[in-house]
Amino acid sequence: MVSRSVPRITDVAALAGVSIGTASKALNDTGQLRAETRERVRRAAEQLGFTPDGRGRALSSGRSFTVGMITTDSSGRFSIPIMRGAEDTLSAGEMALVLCDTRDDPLREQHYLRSLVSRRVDGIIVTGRRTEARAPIDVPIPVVYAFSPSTDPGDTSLVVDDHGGASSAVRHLRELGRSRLAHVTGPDTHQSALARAAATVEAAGDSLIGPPMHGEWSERWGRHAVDVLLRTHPELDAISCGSDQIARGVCDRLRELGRSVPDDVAVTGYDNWSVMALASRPPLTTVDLELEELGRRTAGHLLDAIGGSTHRGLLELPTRLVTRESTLGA
Amino acid sequence: MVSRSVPRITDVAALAGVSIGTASKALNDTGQLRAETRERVRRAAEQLGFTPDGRGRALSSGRSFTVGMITTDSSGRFSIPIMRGAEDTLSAGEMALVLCDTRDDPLREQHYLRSLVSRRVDGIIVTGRRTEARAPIDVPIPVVYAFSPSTDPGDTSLVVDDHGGASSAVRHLRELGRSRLAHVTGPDTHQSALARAAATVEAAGDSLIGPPMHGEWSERWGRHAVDVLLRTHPELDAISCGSDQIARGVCDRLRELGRSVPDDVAVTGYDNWSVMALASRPPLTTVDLELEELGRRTAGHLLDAIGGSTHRGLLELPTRLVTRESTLGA
DNA sequence: AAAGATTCAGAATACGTTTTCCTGCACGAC
DNA sequence: GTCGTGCAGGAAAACGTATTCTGAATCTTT
Repeated sequence: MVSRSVPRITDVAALAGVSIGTASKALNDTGQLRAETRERVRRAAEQLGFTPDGRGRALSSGRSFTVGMITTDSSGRFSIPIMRGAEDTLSAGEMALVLCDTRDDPLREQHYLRSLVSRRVDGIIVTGRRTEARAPIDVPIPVVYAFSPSTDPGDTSLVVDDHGGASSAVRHLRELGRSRLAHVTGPDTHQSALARAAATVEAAGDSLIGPPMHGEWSERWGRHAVDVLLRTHPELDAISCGSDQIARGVCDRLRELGRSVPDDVAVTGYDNWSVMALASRPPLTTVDLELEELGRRTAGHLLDAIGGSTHRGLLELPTRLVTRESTLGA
Repeated sequence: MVSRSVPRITDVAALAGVSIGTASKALNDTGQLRAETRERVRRAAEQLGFTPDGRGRALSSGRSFTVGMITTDSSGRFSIPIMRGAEDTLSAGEMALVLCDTRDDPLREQHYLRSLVSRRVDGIIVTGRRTEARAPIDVPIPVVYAFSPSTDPGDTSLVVDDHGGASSAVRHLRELGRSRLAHVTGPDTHQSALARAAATVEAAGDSLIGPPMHGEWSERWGRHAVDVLLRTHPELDAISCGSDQIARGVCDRLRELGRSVPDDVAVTGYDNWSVMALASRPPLTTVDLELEELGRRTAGHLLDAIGGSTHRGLLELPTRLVTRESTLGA
C-alpha cells in the first residue's frame, strides 16, 4: 500500500474525492470552500504525507520562496551571525537561504549573481566583512545590503552604528571615573577604524591623551601599542580598543608589565567576538554589534521589498555595550 | 526597444526564428541541429541576455540543481570550511547550496528537512560540530554525512582521520628528539578527544609520561594543565594538545613560568584554527583537518549519489601536519 | 413559488522549460 | 522512379501547482 514515489497534489485530490484545484485551495486557505471539505483534503494530505512540490509552486505562483545571500566574508566572522538572524526571519515565512561566498572575486560574484537571477530568487541580501560602502549589484530583483552598505543612497542598506558603539565604550569608561584615555585601533585605511576613532575623539574630549593609534587588527599590535603608550603616557588609566583582538593583546601586555586590568588600566574591546572577548584575561567589556538583529532586520526589509514596499536609504542599527571584568573588576 | 521583463526562451526562439524546442536543444547542446542553427540561437540568447528560468527547468528536468546542507554547527567553526569546499565542487556543476542551521534543535531540523524535501533538492549534506556519529535523517533523497558520520554504516559518511592526525603530531615530536611527552585534551565525553588520546598513547609508547589529561576545550584548561604537569613531571619536554585553544593556553602558561617554547618544551595543537594557531606565542605546530577538502570530497560523493552510483560506508580523510615555531623554534 | 443572491467546487489555463515523438526533406541505393 | 535511410527541426506532452473563470446547487427574498 506504499505509494511508489512522493505523493503529488493529484493523489491528495483523488483520495479526498475532489479536483486538484479544490485541493490546492484547501491546502492554501484560499478560495471558497466548505470547512468540511477543507478538513477532508487536509486529512488526505496528512495521511499521504504530502508536501507541495516547491518547483511547481514556484513556477505557478511566480515566487521561488528563496532568497540569496552574497557575501565576501569567507571567514564567516560577520556573515554567519547575520545569516542566522536572516534565517530566523525568513524561515518563519518558509523561505530558504542560498549562500554564495564570493571570496572577494568579482568573477565569482558575477557567476553567483547570474545563478541567483536564473533561479529567480525572490530577493538578495548582500553583505561583506568591511563597513566600507560597496558598488551596488545590478539585478532586476529586490536587494538589501547589510553591514557593507551600497554606494547608491537609493538602495536599502542596514549598517551598524559605529559612532554610537565607540561613544558608548568611552562613556562607560568616563562614568567609571577614568580620565586619561588612549584609543588603539585598526588601519586608517579601514572605514570602521576611522569611524570608531572619530567617535572616540568626540566622546572623550579632553580625556583623550594623544591621537588614536592605528595599526593592524591583531593582538600583536595591541601588545606593541601598550609598549609605546606606557613609554609616552605612563599615567593613562584606560584604553579603548577598536577590536577585541587588539584589546586582548593590550590586556596581555599590560599584565606582563605588571599593570592590573582594570584596577590600573581599564580596557574595552569592540565586536564581542566571544572567542576573543571571553578568552581574554580578564574577559573584555566590549561593544556587541548585534549582528543577528541586523540579519533579522535586513531580512525583514527584504521581505517588505519583495512585498512591494521599499524603505530606501541607509539605516543605522544600535550596538550594545557588554560589560565584563576588563572594566568592572572581579 | 527594451523588453519589459526578463526574456523567456520564447523570445529567444522568436528572435532566432526557430521553435522553442529547437531553442532549448541549441542552448543545451542536445538533439540534432545544424551548427549554424545552434550558433544563431546562441547569439539570440546572448543578445537578449537570456538566462533560463530555473523553476521551469527544475520542473521539467526533474532536478532542482540545488543541494541542502544541514548543520548543527552554529558557530560555523567547522561547517564553514566544509561548506566552502562543497561550494567549490557544486558550483562547477551549476548547483546551489541552501544552508540550514538547526542549532541543535530537533524541531528545527525537522522543519528544515521538510522544507528541503518540499523543494525537491537533489541531495543533502549533513554535518555538525562533533565527530560523534549521529542519527541518520530519513528522506527519499541522496544524503552524505560529513565530519559527523551517520550511525548507519549503510549510509555514506566522510570523516577526518583523528587517529592519523594525532599520531602525526606525536611522530613529529619524537623525530625532534622529544621523549617525555604529555597529552592534554578535551572532555572524555567527546569522541574526538578520546580518539586523539588513544592514538597519542599508541604512537608515543614509552615516551608518554602519565595518562592523557581530559578537561575543557579551553585556554584556561591548557594553562591549568601546565601547572599540574610541571608539579608532577617537571622533566617533560613536549606537550601534544587536543586543540589549538588548549595549546595556546599551554604556551601562555609555560612562558609565564619561564619555560621556553619550544626550547624547553615543544607544543603541538590540533585543528589549525588560524585565530588560535597564529595568534599563539609562539605560533602553533598543529594538525590541519583539511576541512575544505572534506567538503569537496563530500560534494563529489553527493554528486555521484545523485548520478546513481553510491559509495556506501565510512571514509576517513587524511589530515595534514602544519609545522610552526611551537616545535621548530624561530 | 419564482427570481435573484450566494456558496461551493470543478474545468481550464498559465507558469517556462525539457523531452519525446513525429514530420518533412534530401540523399543514396536499387 | 521507388524505396529506405538519416538528418534537421517542429508540435505537443509533461512536470506540479495556483488561479481564474464558470456553472450548478442552495439559500434568501418578495
